[in-house]
Amino acid sequence: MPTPESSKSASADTRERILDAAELLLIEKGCGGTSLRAIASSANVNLAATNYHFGGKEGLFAAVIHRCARPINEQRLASLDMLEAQQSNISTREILKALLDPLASNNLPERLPAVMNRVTSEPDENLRAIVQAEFSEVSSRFIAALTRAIPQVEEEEISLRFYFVIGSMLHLVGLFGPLTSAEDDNTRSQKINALVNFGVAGLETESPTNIHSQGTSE
Amino acid sequence: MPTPESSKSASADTRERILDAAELLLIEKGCGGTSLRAIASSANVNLAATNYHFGGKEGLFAAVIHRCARPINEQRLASLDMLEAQQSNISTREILKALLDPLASNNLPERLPAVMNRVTSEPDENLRAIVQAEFSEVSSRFIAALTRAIPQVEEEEISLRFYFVIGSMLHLVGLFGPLTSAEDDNTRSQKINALVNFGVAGLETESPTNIHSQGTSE
DNA sequence: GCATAATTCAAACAAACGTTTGATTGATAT
DNA sequence: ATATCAATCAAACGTTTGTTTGAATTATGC
Repeated sequence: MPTPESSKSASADTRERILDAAELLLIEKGCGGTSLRAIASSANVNLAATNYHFGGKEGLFAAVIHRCARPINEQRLASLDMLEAQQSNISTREILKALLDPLASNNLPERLPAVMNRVTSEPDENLRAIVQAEFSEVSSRFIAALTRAIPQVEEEEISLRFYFVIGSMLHLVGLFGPLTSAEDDNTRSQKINALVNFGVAGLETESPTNIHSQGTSE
Repeated sequence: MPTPESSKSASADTRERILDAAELLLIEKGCGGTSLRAIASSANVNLAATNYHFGGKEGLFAAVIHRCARPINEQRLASLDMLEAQQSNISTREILKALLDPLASNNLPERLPAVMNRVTSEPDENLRAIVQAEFSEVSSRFIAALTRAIPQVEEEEISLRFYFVIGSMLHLVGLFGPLTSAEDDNTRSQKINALVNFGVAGLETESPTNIHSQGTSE
């Protein structure tokens, strides 16, 4: 039975089935803990198909990362573009919402944030490089916008604090879990909103130039 | 040559050599990416010694985690104990310094924070449970102290924001890298201090009850 | 229909993995 | 010195890994 449900080519179907299975297993078991056999079995394709379509394990995971990261990063950049086009003074909150709100929207694949969390903490250098390349534009654009929005804090400090926000975000989406019901979406939005509040306050605070309260050591 | 340098038993020596090698490789290659053969080879011990002394791979990594986490968590709890003993009103900053300053002190093994970062993002459930058990007391104690220090924010929100601080901390120590020179210590302290400032502001901010600024969608 | 290319398949490959075994060495105490 | 236990060793165990192969199957162009 050659699955005549759609006129799409069968190869494209198996490609996506492999990507779906790899994405799911990547979240649950991590990168090194997922075997090509488990992926092929879960996707109901032959083992050799994974190598045929993606050239190898590394190429497969790179494709998963790319398919996951691209739409959410495009949405982030589009939101930032819109903000910068329609007003000159953008608030820190608006920037952070452009960065973080896409994580709560349900019109994107649900497992996107979980993949990010898994893959940003991978020890494999090649995968780390792929991730870094995938997020470099978002980082530089948002750091630049935050630097303009918070002129009282120097850029180097902004970069570091942006790094803190990313860390909080990754830790939070790791808390989300792989599955999501309809009402879980509300909880997600609330937590993303809490992260926005947290990040705005942390980003905008003035660095205490003279540290006069040292209470830990008497 | 039975290494007569010390009167310590030879078995304790190999035990620590195995732990050292496992710790280092765990940081570089991750948990799943480190083989017992690589550990034994790096520690100059026989392959079977790893199973003899620790019962298996999981027991070995649990021992690594325990040896890493215990001293830093004891220092954190001791600092918090001291704060709570000598004053009734403790500032958010003092609490965060008790939590984070141990990461910058150089009288502790250097690779401690990196191990934490690696292992908290492991997909293996057993290891995650070990880590969680190792940090549960620190979490509850510090969340309780922060709840007392910031009465204007409800406890559930404090817990979430504490989670954000932990995420920033883990992401930051992942940035530290495995090696540390003498002057890197200054950079570490500065970044830890920046995280303290960031966390204090984020933890103490009032949640905007009525959200009136929604700028992302037109 | 037929030739040609793309895709899927079962089977096998060598390599690396965690773990176990049984003999051998070292120290300890009587 | 001899018996006893702890520790180290080389070697092998059976699995699982990513990748490759060559034949079988399917789709595509004429």
